[in-house]
Amino acid sequence: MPQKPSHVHTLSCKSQSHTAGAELYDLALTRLKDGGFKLTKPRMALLKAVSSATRPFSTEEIFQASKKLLKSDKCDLVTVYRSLSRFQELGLVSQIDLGDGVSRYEMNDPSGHHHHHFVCSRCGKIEPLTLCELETQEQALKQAGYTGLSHRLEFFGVCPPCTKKR
Amino acid sequence: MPQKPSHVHTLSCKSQSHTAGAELYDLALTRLKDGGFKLTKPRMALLKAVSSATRPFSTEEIFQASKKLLKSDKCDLVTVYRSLSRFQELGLVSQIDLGDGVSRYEMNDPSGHHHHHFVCSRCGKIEPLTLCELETQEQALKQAGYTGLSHRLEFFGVCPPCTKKR
DNA sequence: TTCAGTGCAAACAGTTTGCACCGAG
DNA sequence: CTCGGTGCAAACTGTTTGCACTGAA
Repeated sequence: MPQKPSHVHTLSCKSQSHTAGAELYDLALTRLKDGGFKLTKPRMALLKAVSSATRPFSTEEIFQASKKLLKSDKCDLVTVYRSLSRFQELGLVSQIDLGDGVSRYEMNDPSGHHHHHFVCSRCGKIEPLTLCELETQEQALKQAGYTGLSHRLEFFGVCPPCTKKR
Repeated sequence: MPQKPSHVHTLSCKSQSHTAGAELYDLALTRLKDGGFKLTKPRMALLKAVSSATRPFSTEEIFQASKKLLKSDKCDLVTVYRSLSRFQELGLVSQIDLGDGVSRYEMNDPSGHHHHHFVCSRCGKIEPLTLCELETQEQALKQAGYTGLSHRLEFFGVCPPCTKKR
C-alpha cells in the first residue's frame, strides 16, 4: 500500500491551514499535559507517529512506528488502543473508518475543520478531500430538527495514476 | 433499538420507486434462479427476512429472523454470512457499514438508485436519506480522472423526536 | 446422480478487559 | 509516595475457513 502526501485537487473549498506535523505534536503534548494527563514515553511516541504521518495510520502502523521511535523501550499494542482512544476523547485525533475492519487515526486540525477521504481501490492510496456541499446537507438536517450532527463520508475508486496504468 | 419505516424528509431529490418487500423478494428469487443458483430453504428465508425489513438488518438480526421463518428447519450463522455476500455479488442486496463493527444488509432498489442513512445516536433509529449534491461531487471526481467511483456516507446525530424528549 | 450449498467446529483478526507492576508528577 | 498508565495474558466479537454430509435440480 504505497502512499505519498497526495495532491490537493479542485474539490477543496477552503485553503486549509495544513498545520505541520511538529506543530501538531507540540500542541497535542501541551493539551495532554493541560488535561492533567501524564506525558509517558509511549504516549509521546504515539503522538509523534500519528502527527508525522501524511495519511491516516492504522493501529498496527502506529504500533510499528512507535516501536522504532522508542527503540529499546517498548510499547504494547494494547497501549496503542488505549492511548489513541484517550487522544480521541481529548479531541487530539480523529478515528477514520474506511470500512475494512481496521481503525485508522489522524491528527485533528486545530482549526476545527474536518475532512473526508478518497481511497483508491487499486493502490490503497488515501487522499484527503474537502467537500463543501456536504456541510450544506448537514445544515438542512439541522433545520429539520436534527441535532448533534456528524457524518462519515468516504469515496472509493481508482485514482488517476492507477487508472492510466493498466 | 426501536425502529419504524421513517418519514421521507425534504432532502429527497427524486421520488423513489420504493418497491414493496414482497415484490423485491419475488424479483430476488427470480434473479437467483436465473443466475443458476439453487433456491434452498435457508436462502429463501434469508431473502424474505431482508426484503421484509424496514431498515438495514444486521447479520445477527437476519439470522434470528430466518430462524423464525424456518421454524423447525435450521439455518446456521455461517450460512447467513455466505448467502448474504453471495446476494451482494449478485447485486440483490447492499452491505451497509455504520462503523459499529457489524455488517448490515438491505435489499437493492431495482431502479439502481442507492441511498445513505441517518443514524440517531440516541435511539439507534436508521433512516434512509437521498442526497443529490453528493452525486455531483462524484461527477467532479470523475472529471478529474478518477474511475470506478463509489462512496460511503452516513449521518449521525439525534433525530427530532429524540431531541425533543430530554 | 451430482455438485452447489449447508452445518459444525475450529481458526482468525481486531479489539477489549483483568490484574499486578511501574514510573511520572 | 500515589495512582494513572503500562505490559502481559486471556477473553471477546464478528467473520472466515476446512471438511464431510445433504438435498435441489
